[in-house]
Amino acid sequence: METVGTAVDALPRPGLRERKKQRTRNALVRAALELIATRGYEGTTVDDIAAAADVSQRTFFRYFASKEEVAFFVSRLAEAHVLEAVRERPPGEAPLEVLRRAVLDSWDGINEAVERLVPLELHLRVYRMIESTPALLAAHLRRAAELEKELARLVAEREGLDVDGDPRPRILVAAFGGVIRVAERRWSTGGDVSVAAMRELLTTCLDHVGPALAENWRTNGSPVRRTET
Amino acid sequence: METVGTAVDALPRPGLRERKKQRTRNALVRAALELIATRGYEGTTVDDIAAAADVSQRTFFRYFASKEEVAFFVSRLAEAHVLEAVRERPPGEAPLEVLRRAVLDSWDGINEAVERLVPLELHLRVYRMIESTPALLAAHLRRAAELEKELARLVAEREGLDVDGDPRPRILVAAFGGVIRVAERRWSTGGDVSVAAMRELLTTCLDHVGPALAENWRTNGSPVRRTET
DNA sequence: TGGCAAGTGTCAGTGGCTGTCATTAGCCTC
DNA sequence: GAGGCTAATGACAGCCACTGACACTTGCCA
Repeated sequence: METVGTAVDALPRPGLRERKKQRTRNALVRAALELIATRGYEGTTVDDIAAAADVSQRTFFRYFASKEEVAFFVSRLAEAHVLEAVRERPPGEAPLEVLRRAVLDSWDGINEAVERLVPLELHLRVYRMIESTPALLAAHLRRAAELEKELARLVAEREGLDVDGDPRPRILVAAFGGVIRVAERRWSTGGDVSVAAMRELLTTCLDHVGPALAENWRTNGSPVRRTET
Repeated sequence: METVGTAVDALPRPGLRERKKQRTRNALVRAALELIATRGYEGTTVDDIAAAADVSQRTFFRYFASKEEVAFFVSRLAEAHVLEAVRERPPGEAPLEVLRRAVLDSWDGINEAVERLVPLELHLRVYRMIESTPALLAAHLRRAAELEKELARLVAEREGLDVDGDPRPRILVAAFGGVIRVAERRWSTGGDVSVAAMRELLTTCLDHVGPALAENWRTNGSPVRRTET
């Protein structure tokens, strides 16, 4: 078998078998997200999902290692985009700027890719479930931790540091990750769920990473609009 | 002093029933940690733990909501100590200093409390399992996230900020949490597992939180160790 | 001492997940 | 285009985490 999960080069025609698999996978994802969004994670059994996609439960587990995994299908897509964007940043750029630009620049592409799979509004509903379901939240954080680990590795590599010897890359990435999570949370709980709103949130929050570590906040002017370090 | 689990006034003496419960809970914890440390988390069934503690499986679940929970019994102890230490920091102290001092000052007390329950060496072995078992790692991160949420709340309160309106407390705490996790990881993988070594690690890592967010690391003299890959 | 409630064991059942095996269905060769 | 190969699937049995229900034991206290 040449390409396993994600499409790489579509030059050799997929073939019927491959297309069928893709269709089954998509059906499972869509069925799962729809069910989870409406009935909740715990309220949705794997049998439900399999039945909705018209396959056996056993087949579901041949496509996804766990019920969790299918819930994070969209998130995984986004992560892949961000990682790639980071890898393509020009050398010499400051670490925080690299992360910031990578996220902001890949944002539109991410949403496009997601929309091609499921309605963005559905993803939002699922995301709210993730945040409010302990088991999913835990998995989400573990995924985030893995992503941060890789980001720290990349940052350290760019800066010529040893990621295991110097704590600064990890700390920087941890702070960055905290910002992302704050933004995500606001997006999912806020009223405006548009893509533009999320971009706006991201930008605003990212602008605070630097100043947040400065001390004596109280002597600052406005809490949100602080300029320069 | 003698109440280990739930810290309330122990003035009215425990009573036989209560003491029996305490003994059962401790037996379960000890059996669980011992088994998990030796056979791994997935390699240990709840029936094993219950049998080792000489109770039924059903009784295990009356003491712990899940198999996970018993694995984090010690961690929960530590978290409670840190939170209390933070609450007792004098007002006016800078946020980062509050967190730093809270951790370092409560460190000895934590280890004393842990040692009263299980050998510290056993806890270390369990901690290594937590870090290397995906399911446990996820739970660990979720717990850490909850702790950070509370810490951010406390920091915001101290500084007179709105934790939902101002991202800085969360970002600061996220960076701090990142440091703690780096230190934990080094402690559990390093050679020196002593309490003093962990304190040393914590101190060193915490000293880097501030500088880590400064840019152009390359022009800095390196705070830890300059390595070339 | 007898009644009460807390603590426990047993049993049955649900749901996530896996191994096994027989069957179906693309694919490829001749 | 028939037949063999193998990937994909379904059906079934089984393990384990976890839960509800009910009966039984036991500390507690009037």
